[in-house]
Amino acid sequence: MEITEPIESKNFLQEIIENDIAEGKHDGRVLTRFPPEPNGYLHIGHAKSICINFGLAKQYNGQTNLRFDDTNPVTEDTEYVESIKEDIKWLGFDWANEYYASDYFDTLYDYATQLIGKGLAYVDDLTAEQIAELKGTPTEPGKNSPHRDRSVEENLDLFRRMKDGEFPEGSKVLRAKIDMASPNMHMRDPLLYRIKYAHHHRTGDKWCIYPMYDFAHGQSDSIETITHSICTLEFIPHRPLYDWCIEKLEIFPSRQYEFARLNMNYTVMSKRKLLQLVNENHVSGWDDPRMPTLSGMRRRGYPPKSIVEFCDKIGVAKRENIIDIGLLEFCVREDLNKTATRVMVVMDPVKLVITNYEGTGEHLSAENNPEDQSAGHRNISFGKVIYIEREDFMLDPPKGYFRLSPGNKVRLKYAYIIEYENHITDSEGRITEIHVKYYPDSKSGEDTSSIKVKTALHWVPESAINAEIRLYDRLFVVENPNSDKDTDFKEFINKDSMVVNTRAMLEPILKDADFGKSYQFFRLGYFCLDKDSSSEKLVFNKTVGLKDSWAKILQK
RNA sequence: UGGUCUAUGGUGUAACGGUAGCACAACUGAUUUUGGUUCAGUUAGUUGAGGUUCGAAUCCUUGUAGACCAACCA
Repeated sequence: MEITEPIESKNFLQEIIENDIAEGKHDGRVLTRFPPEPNGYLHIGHAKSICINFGLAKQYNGQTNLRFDDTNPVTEDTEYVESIKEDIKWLGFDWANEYYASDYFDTLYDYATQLIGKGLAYVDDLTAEQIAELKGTPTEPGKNSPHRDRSVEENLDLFRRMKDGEFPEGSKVLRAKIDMASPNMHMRDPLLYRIKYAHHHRTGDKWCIYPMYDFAHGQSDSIETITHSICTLEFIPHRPLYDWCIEKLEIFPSRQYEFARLNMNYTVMSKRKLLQLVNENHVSGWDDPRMPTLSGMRRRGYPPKSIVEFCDKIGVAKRENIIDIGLLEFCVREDLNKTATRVMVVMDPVKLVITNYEGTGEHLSAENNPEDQSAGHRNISFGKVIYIEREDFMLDPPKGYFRLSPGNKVRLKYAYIIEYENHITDSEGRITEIHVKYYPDSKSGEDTSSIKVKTALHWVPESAINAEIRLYDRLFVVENPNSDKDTDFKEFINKDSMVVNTRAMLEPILKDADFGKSYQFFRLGYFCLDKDSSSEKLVFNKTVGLKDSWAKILQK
């Protein structure tokens, strides 16, 4: 018999790197970087970038720097620096060096003067509006600024005085002298430096001029001798400028490569929009469990491994994509199924009385995880009165209903087989008690009754405890909240994205639930303890539900 | 409409001139003390039109569609 090895397919970045290594480029060295701007929290899209940058380096015996792209002091803050570092570590990655673009401000200033010296940059006095006007449009060439041909000496002097704070904010900029007629808008004398009298989170008030992205990012890559600078597709038009700066400055030739960013349905991914959700209180914060942020997913109970697995499954390519959020949920379930401790919780309890049960103090042994025998067993107290899920009993069930109904016996998980006898209703006809008889010889593990049942129901004993359970659904009701240009994305927010259940009854052992641990509420889904819990009140988050094929049958 | 990038099942992603494969989703069935898990199987795809070639998802020509580019943002 022939055994065929599964073929490991490579993505285009792996091919590029393998070619570079084969050609002996940079002596086969691989150094990548993850360059977040500290102006927001990391989301699942950043996780893709993190996995690519750190993953590639790991795969090819290289390293990855963490570099904060902090060139705009107005929007940046150390709060974000801390959260970003925490999230990367949580995903399981370690950076070789922690750098900041602001570490290079002196070098960058020097680079700028070099460019001026070569006649390749000039100080422009035009206003932002005038510059925009002369820039032309994608279909029309731009026009030269009247200040374009200042002498090297004058430019050097003006630029130094910009640095020294002699000019008001917005009055002057430094621009590269390239080509105002270029079909690439980014090559039409791009801005290199602007004046900002703003306090920087690292350099304080040392500087009043700050480099633009295009004059900081590539140069930072070069200073660190990054070999593969991997970014998203929208930076493709910046690449000629990236290369231009390296060429004119004659510095280390880092190379930029672009991949398609992650998009996911039923959510938004732009930092600006996420910030709006937070600031306008549509969610409780950056770590709201409904947010696509890593801190939100952590709080929701998504294991970091499942996020890394997800990033691996979605692949890397240059084509626009919208990933089904169901794939992420699949990865979460796949991990949690193997690791989560099983417990019983009844979300919508109804009293069940076992009329022929006369035992007292009986304890039943329950398996903690059928997927992992080493997880062991625990005891649950059983009695004449217990609670089951209201939807697990029907007087007049539809075809295909396996659960308790007149004439349809079921097993109580870890306990006995029961059979319906009677029920009690209140004045509105709502069932308040279900009376059943049980088969003493059907005890779980020692069943000699030879009764066949179709399913086992979860239940809780009378000693069950109370908690608040937060059930989450997708944050938006449409697949792409950005699709309609005339409608604000917030119009599509799912009003029922969080539903709070306070009447649930939980197996008593959950009063000792641990933070950071996942539980499978039997037949319901995966849950975890929320940070809002206190000694008086437990709060659980629903991470994700179990696949529910009965719900699917009912839909038909 | 100037430039750039991209088009493979419902969604992603492979196949580098030689059998269109994998994952998720969907659907069957088996197993099951979770209508979960697991297992077996099914459905379903190369953007249109030409061309080169014994042979094209792949190369060429030409359409079409989508994305990105005119912040003193990154």
